[in-house]
Amino acid sequence: MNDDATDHGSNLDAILVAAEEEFSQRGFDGAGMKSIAARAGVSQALLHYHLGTKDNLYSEVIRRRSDQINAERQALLDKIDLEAPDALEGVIDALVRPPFGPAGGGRAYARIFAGLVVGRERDRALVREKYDPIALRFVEAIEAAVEGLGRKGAGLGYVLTLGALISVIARDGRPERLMGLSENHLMNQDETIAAIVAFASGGIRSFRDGNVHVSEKSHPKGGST
Amino acid sequence: MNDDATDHGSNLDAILVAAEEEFSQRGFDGAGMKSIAARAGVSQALLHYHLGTKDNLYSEVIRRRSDQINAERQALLDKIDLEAPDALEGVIDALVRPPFGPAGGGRAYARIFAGLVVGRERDRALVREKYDPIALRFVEAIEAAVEGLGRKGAGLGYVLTLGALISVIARDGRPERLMGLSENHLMNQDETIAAIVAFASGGIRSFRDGNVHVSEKSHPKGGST
DNA sequence: GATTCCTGATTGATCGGTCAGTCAGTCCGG
DNA sequence: CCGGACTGACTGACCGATCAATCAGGAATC
Repeated sequence: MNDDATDHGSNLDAILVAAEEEFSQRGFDGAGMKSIAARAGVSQALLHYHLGTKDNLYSEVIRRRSDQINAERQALLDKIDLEAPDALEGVIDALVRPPFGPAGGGRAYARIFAGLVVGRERDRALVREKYDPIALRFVEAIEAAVEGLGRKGAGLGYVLTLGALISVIARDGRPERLMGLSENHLMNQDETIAAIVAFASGGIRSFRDGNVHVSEKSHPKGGST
Repeated sequence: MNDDATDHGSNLDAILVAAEEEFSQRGFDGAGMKSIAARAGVSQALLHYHLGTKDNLYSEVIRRRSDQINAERQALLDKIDLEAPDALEGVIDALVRPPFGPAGGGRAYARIFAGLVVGRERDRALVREKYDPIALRFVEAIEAAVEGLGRKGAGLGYVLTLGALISVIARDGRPERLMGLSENHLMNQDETIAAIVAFASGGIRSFRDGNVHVSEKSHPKGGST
């Protein structure tokens, strides 16, 4: 019946919201079905009725958000003129902005998202399934936006950019702590996004100057640089 | 089977090695004291005898590696002439190289290390305790190495650089997958380090050009696109 | 009355942690 | 050289708690 991302009157949505919070705060193994049920105000058995297993509940939580985030990413990416001189900045912005916005689901999913990137096998499979397809499109866009970059530089740039993104999306406090700012003087969202865009763009452009060598030619055993 | 650099007859070291592997593969909550004991070839009770609680075992595993990594980082940092034009590259290299080397303990600890950066409360406390002090020294070094960067740009640069680092340290396969490389053609260590250094240095230098605004004085311009 | 939604009660497994006690040395007075 | 006291390393058996998952059945809706 309902393959859509969001609700109808049932408790299903409340369960997914509660599960998102629980997984965010305690991780997959730390989360408890009982605890999620309590958060949602339903019985534990209802979780199994709707979602089956804990694994499937986790997948469903991630699917909802990744669908929204990737749709917004794709929409932003489609608007970019890859011939423009600041095309790279636009591509990076399209990549990093959606997770901060309403599609990203706020702080709760942000931490799950960050965990996915450095996660164990279960998370890896989910990333491959939910995020890799659009990741490849961004890699191609980065390659097209920067002359003389090449596929390897673009792929590497994508991965490093995503790492930079999660380092600020997952952690409250540490960036500000290291920057010497007071507790109640947090970076706002636009400033954060702008900083990541500048950092990643600058980093990727530096690859043009022959800084990235991924032993390309033939020999299976790479020589040291 | 597992001979580590530090070994003195007792089973304590075998326990720490086994725990490192277990935590790396399953995370803190996913790891089991029984499973760790089995890996180490000792009884579960011995873990509690030597280490007390699971929390303490975890801390001990991290302390061993962080001590080595940070000592090596500090040593490399001390050699750098901050007045040199490529001082920034040297600082970044000193920051990212040790986790890849023998002090980093190989793949096993690498994943734990990555998890720390995006981790939950327990991990946060460990990072504050074991990594923040030297992190501050690197922030200062970055600030000193790049003229006109400022403390905020340096702090932000540090955090984003660390994010970039963990994105490649934690994940096998995805970088190569997105770069269009075959499975058995992985990036080697020196190439990886060189790429991160180039990326981070380029990114941080781009902050000089007024790309980083952390609302303190004046008001930032809108950072969109 | 069939279908969907939902729950209380309960399952067996596994969790981290505890405890009494074994075993191999070591130290010491004689 | 002797034994007994003492210690640190180590184990098997076991604890209560908690885990995800199951199931029979109640309540509501069509």
